[in-house]
Amino acid sequence: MGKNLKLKSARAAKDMSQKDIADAVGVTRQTINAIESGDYNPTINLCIAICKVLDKTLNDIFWEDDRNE
Amino acid sequence: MGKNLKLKSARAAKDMSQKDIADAVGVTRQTINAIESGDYNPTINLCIAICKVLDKTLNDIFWEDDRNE
DNA sequence: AATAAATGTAAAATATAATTTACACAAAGA
DNA sequence: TCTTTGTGTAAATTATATTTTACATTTATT
Repeated sequence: MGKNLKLKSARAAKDMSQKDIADAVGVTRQTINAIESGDYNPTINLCIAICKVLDKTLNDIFWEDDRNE
Repeated sequence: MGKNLKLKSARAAKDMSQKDIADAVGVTRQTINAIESGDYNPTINLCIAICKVLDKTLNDIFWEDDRNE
């Protein structure tokens, strides 16, 4: 399973920590970390919430990258 | 929660039944039905699998529509 | 070097996605 | 009419997403 570097870089572009995102979408820091780490299968609503916070779309963050395995 | 009519119509365009999709992505018919009905929060991997079967992207099927509540 | 902030990870508990089984109804064909 | 296919829904169970608590490491700052 590959890391989600798109998420990581989109977060960096907003200068937000994992905890910042977690608080913004109402989950724990560990959940955001796990998603970035790649060993995870989050729910679509959480993905959408994350995208909104980062001003990105689902395709931007979660499409294609997750499919190399 | 609104119904996912994009999924329903994309499925119709492929002339596939709920069970066809379910079998193709390895879930039960009830899961596909629940997603179309809207009272559901599927995992991203399932969403991606469904999109692949329908030759659509995440944005096509799961973006924006789910956000009108 | 000391303190704090950000990150990586793990185990046990909780919430919920997904399965299984089941029943009902409408439409289409034999 | 009878059977089949597709759909809508529900209750109980199972699988897994997410939380909680916790500890270690890195990086930046004082």
